Amino acid sequence: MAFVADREAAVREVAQVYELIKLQQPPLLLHSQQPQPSTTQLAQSLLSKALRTLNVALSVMKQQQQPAAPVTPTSVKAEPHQFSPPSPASADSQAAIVPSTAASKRRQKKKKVFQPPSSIVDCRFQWKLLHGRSSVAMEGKKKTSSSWATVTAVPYDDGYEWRKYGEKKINGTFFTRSYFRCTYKDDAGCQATKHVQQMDNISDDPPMFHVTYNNDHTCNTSAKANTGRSSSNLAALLAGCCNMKQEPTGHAAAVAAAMNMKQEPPPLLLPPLVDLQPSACFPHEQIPQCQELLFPVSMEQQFCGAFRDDDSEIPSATGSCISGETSWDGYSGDMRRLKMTLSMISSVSSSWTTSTIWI
DNA sequence: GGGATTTGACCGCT
DNA sequence: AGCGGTCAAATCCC
Repeated sequence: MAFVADREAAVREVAQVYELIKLQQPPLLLHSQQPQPSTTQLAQSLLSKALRTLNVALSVMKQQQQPAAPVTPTSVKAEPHQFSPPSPASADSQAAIVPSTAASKRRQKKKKVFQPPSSIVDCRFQWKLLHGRSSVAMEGKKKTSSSWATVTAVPYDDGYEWRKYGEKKINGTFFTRSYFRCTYKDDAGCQATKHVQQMDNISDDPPMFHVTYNNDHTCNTSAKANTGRSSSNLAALLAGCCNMKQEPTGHAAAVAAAMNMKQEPPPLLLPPLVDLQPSACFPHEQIPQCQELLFPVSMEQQFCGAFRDDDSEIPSATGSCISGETSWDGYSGDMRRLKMTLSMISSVSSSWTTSTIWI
């Protein structure tokens, strides 16, 4: 119960800071406009990033507070540009899907289960955005199924059981792509598949993985694994994720760790804040069209980016990133509050490095 | 020995 | 023809 109270207080606090920045952004930028244009740019950039990150934090907090609103797969297919994650509840309505490939007839295999790494932690950040391409355009062969992609640095169990059925070197990529299908494809005719591709930016730490899901699960096997996880709250996230660090055991282990990613992200909340339009959320930017522009970057990176034109200095914490109060005279009180709030947020930022793209 | 993964071959699409 | 996705025999692992 205390958890809930603390969480709600945290949400209120972050929301207040968000509104605070929104309100004070214009006068602040006006103040710092004349003498030093670079300072103005810095302030602009910082405020923009602060708004976005607070928005993210609110979304995560709210997501932990409320169960996922059921969204039917129909909306995915009818309105591909609308954010609408599949859900186990919706899977029942699609149980009549019939395996269509001739090749599937040849297969007579027994049930096998992919064993996820023991370090799996269900902490995630889901990011939604519009995507200009349909699954048909992306996949070619998938003409009637929903498709969505996730970028993550955090391995966790997505509640489903997968069996790897292939691996391929894809043109223009450094790492191989691994292919997985639902373990219960044979038993339940579940057509869900996914493939995991480590992103080429080898300087990423931790490595990032692009996971593309195809087809909704119709096997109804996720409930057991998801029970308890979906109700996890921010406190649990704080307790469970802060120390989680991916084991650098090589590509194979990394891919294996990334394979069981959450497949049923609840919709992001806070409609006025996460409205996917060039609004206060992205006041100086277009809506990102590729995942690299969003996460994965830690909040520390987001806030520090504006200070790192030459990579000469990497602030060690979010707090230090916003320590330039000298040019923000008159806002020190509010900025102190913002700083405190962001410090709180940054404490869990390392685990909020997953984004989701619905296509 | 049974189950999971690997890997080369195959298939369909562009 | 090239590419991505899938199959299934071979191999690995517990």
